[in-house]
Amino acid sequence: MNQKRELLLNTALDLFYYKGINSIGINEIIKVSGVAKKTLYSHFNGKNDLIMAVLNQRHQVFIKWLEDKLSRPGSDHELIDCLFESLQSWFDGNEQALGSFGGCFFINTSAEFSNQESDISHYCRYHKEQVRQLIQSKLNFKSPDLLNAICLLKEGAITTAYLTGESIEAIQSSKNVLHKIVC
Amino acid sequence: MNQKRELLLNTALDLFYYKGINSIGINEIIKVSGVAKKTLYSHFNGKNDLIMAVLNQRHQVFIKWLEDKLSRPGSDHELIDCLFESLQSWFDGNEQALGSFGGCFFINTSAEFSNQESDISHYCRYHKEQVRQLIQSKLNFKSPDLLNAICLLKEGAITTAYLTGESIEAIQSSKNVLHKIVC
DNA sequence: ACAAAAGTAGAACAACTTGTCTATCATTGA
DNA sequence: TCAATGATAGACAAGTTGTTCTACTTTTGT
Repeated sequence: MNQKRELLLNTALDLFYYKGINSIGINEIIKVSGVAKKTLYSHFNGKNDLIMAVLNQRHQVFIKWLEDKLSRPGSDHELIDCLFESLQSWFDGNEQALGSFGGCFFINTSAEFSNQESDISHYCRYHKEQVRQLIQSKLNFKSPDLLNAICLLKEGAITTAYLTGESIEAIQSSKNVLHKIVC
Repeated sequence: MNQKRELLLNTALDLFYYKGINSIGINEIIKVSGVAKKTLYSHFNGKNDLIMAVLNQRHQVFIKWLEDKLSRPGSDHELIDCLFESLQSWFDGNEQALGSFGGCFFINTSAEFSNQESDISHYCRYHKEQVRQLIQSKLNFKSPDLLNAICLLKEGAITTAYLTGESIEAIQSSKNVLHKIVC
């Protein structure tokens, strides 16, 4: 019973993430997953409901991945290196948990749904807040500038890597710059 | 003759930028602009052609705006302040040339068209390159780290401002951090 | 003044969208 | 064993999409 639900969730995430939510119809999801349309509508109230569930699924996976990555480092210097090297590894498609890189799912989704008051936009904002809080909790040097810089450079690196494909230089510069801020 | 073309272009840009390209159909564009459907298809080969023309239009406007903003400052410190204060002003909707803020049109568009080999994605990449080159040409201190940091923080600030709505803190931190890099 | 060009409104079309519904088959728990 | 549950394929309604086309009117250059 829940196997079908998970299958639908994973298939939808794959299709939505790599091809865009508006470009993927219900029919494609059921065709790729091999699940009947009626089964989909018995698990989800509609496409919007499915999108929300997919966002939640991705959020759980991403946060778990990030928590795991940031659990080891001790000093802030190590944390910064660890964070940006993990991002680099993600961009290069070497992070199994996240799948091959297709940008930030939440940024992409937010760009597709321009209505800032929709449930979807709200969830994208929530995700970014959670990521920020996670990074903050791992920092020893509690400086707003440092936290802001880390989050902005991270965001910039993700969108730049997605848009241009290149990222090594950006990651290295981010690390260099941030090391200068840590007292 | 060209009046209709420009009217279509400006109407399409407005609708595409604030509501997303995939969410806006040809019928909406002709309804809002008041131009006949056949006239649209006499000026543009199809929706894709219109999108490319709109991207080009926005690119011209944005580059001209940025060139104007960055023409005054002398030192790199002034350049950094000027750039990020201009961004802040854009986010706040105080830059007439750019209209009210709806994120970066090229990032948003790139997120909607996931096929990285399409004409549309290529143009988005081209725009970002041009912006980077413009900033580079204005910098006295030719440091790759400085240029990368400026571009990444700028990108991060735009997407963060679009997603969360807040930006003042991010802009201030960006300036603080960058001033530490300039020798 | 008049022919050519450029505009108009909107019908038609094929291909798609989400969502509902019918009818049949398989699994399973008591 | 047998009723209940869950899944299946696919037709269907109602709507939207991009695009083409016809028939008519306005603008424009000479």
